[in-house]
Amino acid sequence: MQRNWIGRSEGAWVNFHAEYPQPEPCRGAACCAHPAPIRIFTTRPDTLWGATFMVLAPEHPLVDALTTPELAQAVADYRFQASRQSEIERLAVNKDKTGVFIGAYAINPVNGARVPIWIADYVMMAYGTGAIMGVPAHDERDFAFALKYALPILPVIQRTDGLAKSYVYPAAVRPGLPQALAAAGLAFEQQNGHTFVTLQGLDQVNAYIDIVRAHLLPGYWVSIVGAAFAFLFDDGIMHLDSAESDAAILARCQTLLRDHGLTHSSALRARTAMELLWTVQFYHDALFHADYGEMINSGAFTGTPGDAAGTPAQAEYSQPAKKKVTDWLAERGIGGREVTYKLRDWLISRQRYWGAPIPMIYCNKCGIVPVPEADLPVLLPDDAQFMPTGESPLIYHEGFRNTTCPVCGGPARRETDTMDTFMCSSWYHYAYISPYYKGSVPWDPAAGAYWLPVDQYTGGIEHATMHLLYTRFFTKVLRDLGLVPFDEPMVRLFNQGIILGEDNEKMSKSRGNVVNPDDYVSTLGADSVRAFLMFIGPWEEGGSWSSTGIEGIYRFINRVWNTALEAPEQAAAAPTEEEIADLLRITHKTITRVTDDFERFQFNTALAALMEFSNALIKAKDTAVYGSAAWQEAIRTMVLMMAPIMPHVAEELWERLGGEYSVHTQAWPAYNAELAADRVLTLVVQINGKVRGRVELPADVDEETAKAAAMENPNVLRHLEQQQVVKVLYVPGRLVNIVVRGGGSG
RNA sequence: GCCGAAGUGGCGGAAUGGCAUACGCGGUGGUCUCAAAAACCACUGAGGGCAACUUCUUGUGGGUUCGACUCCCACCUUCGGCACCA
Repeated sequence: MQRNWIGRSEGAWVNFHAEYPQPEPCRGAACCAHPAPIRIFTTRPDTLWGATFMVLAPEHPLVDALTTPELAQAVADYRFQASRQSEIERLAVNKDKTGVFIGAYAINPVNGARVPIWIADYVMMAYGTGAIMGVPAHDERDFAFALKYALPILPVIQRTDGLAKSYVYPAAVRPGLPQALAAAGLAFEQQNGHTFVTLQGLDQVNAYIDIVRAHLLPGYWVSIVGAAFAFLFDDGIMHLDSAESDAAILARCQTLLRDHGLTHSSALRARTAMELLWTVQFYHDALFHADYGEMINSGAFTGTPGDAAGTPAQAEYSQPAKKKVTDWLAERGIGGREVTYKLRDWLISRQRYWGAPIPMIYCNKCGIVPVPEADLPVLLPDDAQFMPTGESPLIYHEGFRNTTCPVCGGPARRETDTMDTFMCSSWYHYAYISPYYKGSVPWDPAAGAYWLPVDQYTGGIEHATMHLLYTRFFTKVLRDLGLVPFDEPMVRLFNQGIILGEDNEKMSKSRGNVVNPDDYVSTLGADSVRAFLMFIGPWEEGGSWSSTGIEGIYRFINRVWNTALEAPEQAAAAPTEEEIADLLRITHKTITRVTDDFERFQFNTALAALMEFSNALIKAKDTAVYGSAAWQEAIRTMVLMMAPIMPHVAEELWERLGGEYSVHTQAWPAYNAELAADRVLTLVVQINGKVRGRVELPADVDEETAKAAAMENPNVLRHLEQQQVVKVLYVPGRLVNIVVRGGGSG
């Protein structure tokens, strides 16, 4: 997610020189903005030959200088509209592309083509250079824009799927076309005499061209799109490979339409060859693609392969065409490699009240002056007036705004923009180490060495991109400054899930499924609520609330209470050694399980282990072990392990059992592997992976004995009849798997 | 569209490549009670069988393996986040 947020894009910058509308005598670089080239960023330099227009963001600084006087008003109107649109946060999701021509032209540096310059709000000033080249044949947005505003669309990259399509008008050909297509093995469909052909690869395209030319009637044409863009006429083929051919094709087709008296055809309204093709619904998915294919119609670069098969996707400039063109641009000084990031620095300068003030002062005499360290921190005023102006209330707070210049003592004003709250939350964990530390560095280095980096971060997934991304950046800066010796602020991250309502939906007032924990705290106790939240499911996944589920936890707590405090009715005899060993075994097995689960944040299974332990204790209570030293250890261990989950009940039980205050400061129970070890184990016996029996054996059984015992199991023997044993596998402590092959009777 | 997480009984869920369904909820039967609730005990994936036992089952389809909920490939569905990013 963070990778996506940072949005690293590898591409190229390219300079386009503009023809300015009013060529004034220019006195050189220091004179004016006019000679500045328009710099664009693209991830597809290999499509440069297909750039048929340019688009600048409406706020682009060169717009004013480039706009012709006749279009100045239209441009100003559009810019005003665009600026209002960003205010309503671009509500429309897939809105129509809009834009206006500003009257100026730029020169495509690779082929000298003169391309119009537009402004459009689909280009954003904040990303890249705020200017793009429009390559409509290979960029979805540019395609939509060009189609709408009749800009030429020229394919310069071959499709990688080889798809080509052709539509044939019924009257355009003489009879026999379907038969000829079928004979050549070409795929097509017919509807009411209209023929829809789908081709694969250039060989099929060429075969198809021959067939069509043999059947085409004078005065008609047939088009092919996709792997090839060609228009077949009775006297030849025209390829859509330049702005000139675009115009020529369009003119010829429309003349033919008029000759046939089709004055109402939508094709007559088409302003480009591509728009003419767009009138055929069947063509829509073949007119545009963004593949890394071989370069076509690209001068000397035509034929350069696009994708390099077998190259790891992470490799820089792994597409040969992209690399070759970029290097060529760099050699000629008109472009070069560039990496761009989506992530914007919007932590500083926000026009709102909440956030740390930026400690800067504007003085008419001294310029921008930092607030002296002794006067830090600059605090927000308590009495700011919030008014519906859309601006920060700090602007209108005279007491805050007006100050004196720390350099000259004259009247000055404070910066009224603030920093985003992420600015503070990105490093508070460093500040918290020693909040009142006074020294030349931000925190006590000794305390930092002890506490940092943070061992465990717990938070919601909603912080995965913003907060966690910024805090990582802060830490990398602190590292570069030599303040911390590590790279990442937190050693381990854990996102807790969301607890849903009883109906498996997110809790919300409108759904009426909000659970108020206080209701349950007052009846079942805070420990029940806390424990149930931990028991619902994996901590990172959250889960659904259940009003009956929490009663199960309440019952569990009661059972433990009764087990620990109430004596059984019958007086106990002396326990056997085996009974004691059994109790100690389950005690120590539970210690490992619960300890491991806590370390992995698997609270639900830790609780399940405690429940199993409790069930075992309830059974043991009716035996002679009750009251023995092992029993005391088991009960105390139970209470100690409950403490993090049910702190109040655990404290109360601990005291009643004679423990020293507090249970929460006791050492965690120690695990003894010897006591936890099984004396007897149950081996599963499988035949070809299917369980056919179980054998109980001493824990220290050797492989041969185990295999032999497995083979003697009655049910196993039954399944071995008529079978040939191929192999016997032994997994110590777990199972024996007998691999057999069907024999005899079969 | 892109990124991320997840699909297992009636429900929430458990399982270092080795007994699928632990634990809890719900359900059924029982004990206690005049009765009910609570508590306690037993059973509880589906099909077949009197039973021993057996077949099927972890979203779908393939693969690796003696053995796959778990690993690999393709797909489907759900949820969360981002989205005109050139």
